[in-house]
Amino acid sequence: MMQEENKTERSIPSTEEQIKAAARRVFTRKGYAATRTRDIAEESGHNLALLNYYFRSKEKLFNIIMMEHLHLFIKDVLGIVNDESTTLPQKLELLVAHYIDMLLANPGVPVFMLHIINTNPDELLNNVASALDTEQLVLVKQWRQFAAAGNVTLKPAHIIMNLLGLTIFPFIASPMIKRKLHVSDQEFIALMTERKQLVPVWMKAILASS
Amino acid sequence: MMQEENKTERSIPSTEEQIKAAARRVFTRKGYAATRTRDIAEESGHNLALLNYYFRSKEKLFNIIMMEHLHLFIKDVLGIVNDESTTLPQKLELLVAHYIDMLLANPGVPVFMLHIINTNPDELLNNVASALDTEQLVLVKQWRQFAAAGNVTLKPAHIIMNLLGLTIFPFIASPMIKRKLHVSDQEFIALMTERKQLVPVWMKAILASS
DNA sequence: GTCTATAAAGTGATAGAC
DNA sequence: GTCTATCACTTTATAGAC
Repeated sequence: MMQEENKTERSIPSTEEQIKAAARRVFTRKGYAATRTRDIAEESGHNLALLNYYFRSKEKLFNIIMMEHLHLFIKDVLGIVNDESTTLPQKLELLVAHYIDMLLANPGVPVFMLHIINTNPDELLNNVASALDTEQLVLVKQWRQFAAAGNVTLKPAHIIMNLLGLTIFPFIASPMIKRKLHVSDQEFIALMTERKQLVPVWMKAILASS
Repeated sequence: MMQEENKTERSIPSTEEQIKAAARRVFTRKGYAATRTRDIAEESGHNLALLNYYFRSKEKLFNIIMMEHLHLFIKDVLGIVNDESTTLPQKLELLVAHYIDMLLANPGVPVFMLHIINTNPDELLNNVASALDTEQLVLVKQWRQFAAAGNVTLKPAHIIMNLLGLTIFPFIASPMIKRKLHVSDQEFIALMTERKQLVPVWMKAILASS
C-alpha cells in the first residue's frame, strides 16, 4: 500500500547479491584472515550456510570480490591512456580525476589492494594492471617524445611514485588524517575533490623543478 | 675453540629476544590475524610453549611489537620539530631524511601501522603521535609565521598529505613498484636515498605553485 | 627454562530437514 | 532456497614432566 514492491530496475537485491555486498564490506574493513564467514553471514542478514551454498567457500568469495576491485582499478583507464586525441598533460588530468572519483565512490579499495599486495605478492601481482605495462601504449609513446624533446632528468619511477602517492595515499591514511587533522567526512570529500585539480598542477611543478 | 662465546656486547640474543624478533618479522609480513603463534615459534627456532611462557598471549606479544613500531615513528622527531635553532626549510629536510632512513631500516613499519590504523581505528589512534599535535610546537609556530608573512593559500591538510604521500607511500607500495617498474631491492634503496634530497625540493615547488 | 601432550575454544564447511 | 545442528580441523593456551 505504502510502497509497492518495485520489481523492475531497483528491486531488492537477491540473496546472492546481499551476501556479496556484505562480504565486500567486511573483507574491506578487516582483511581476509581476520574475517570470519560468520561475520559476513551476520552482516548480510542471512545464514552461514547460504554463503557456502552460493559461493562454495570463503576463498572463492574473496577472489570474486578481489577481481571486482581489480577491475575498478583498470576499467576505463585503458581508454584514457590509449587515446590518440589527447595530449600528455590532458591524460594526466583525466587519470587523476578518474581515480579520485573512483576512490571517492569506493574508499576502501586501496587498503584492500595494499593488503593483498603485501600478503599475496606473487599470486595476483601479475594480474594487477597487467594490461597496462605494455610498451605500446599511446601514453608511453607520448612520454618518450616529451622526455626526448624536453630535458626531464627525473627518473620515471620517481614520477610514478609521486603521482600515486599524491593521489592514492590520502585514501589509505584517511582514518588518521580525519582524526589527527580534525577533518570531517564531508571535508575529506571536499579536499579530495580539490585535489583533482591540484595534483596535476603539482606534478607539473615537480617536473619543472628537476 | 673456534669461536668463544661472546659474553659482552654482541652475545647471542636471549630466547625472549629471539622470539620477539621472530614475531616482529612474521607480524610485519602477514598481519595480526594471518599470523599463527606456531609460525612465530618456528621462525624463532623455539617451541610454541616458550612464546606463552615469555609473553602470556599472542595479543600481548603483538601489543609489544606495535608499541615499539609506534615508538619508531615518534622517537627523535620531537627533537627535530621543537628545535629553536633550525629554520622551517631545514626542519623539512631533517624530517624527510629522518623518516626515509628509519623506513629503509624498517621497511615493514608503514604497512604494519596502516593495517592497524584501518582495523583498530579508535584503539590506538589516540596514541599515534599524540605528543605531536600540540599547538605549542616550534614547527607550528614557525609555520604560522611563514603562512602569515608569505601568501600560502594551500590548506595545511594538503601539505601534510603531500609530504606523507611522497615520503611514506613508496614503502607501502614497494612490492608493486619493484615488480611493475622492474626495480631491484638495491635500486629501490637507491631511489629512496635520492628522495631524501628530492622530496624537500618538490615540496617547495608545490608550495610555490599554489 | 624448555619441552611434549592435551585441553578449550574457534572456524570453515556440510548434512539433512523443511 | 533457507535453515539448524554438527562434523572436522585448526589454533591458542596451559599442564606437567624434565
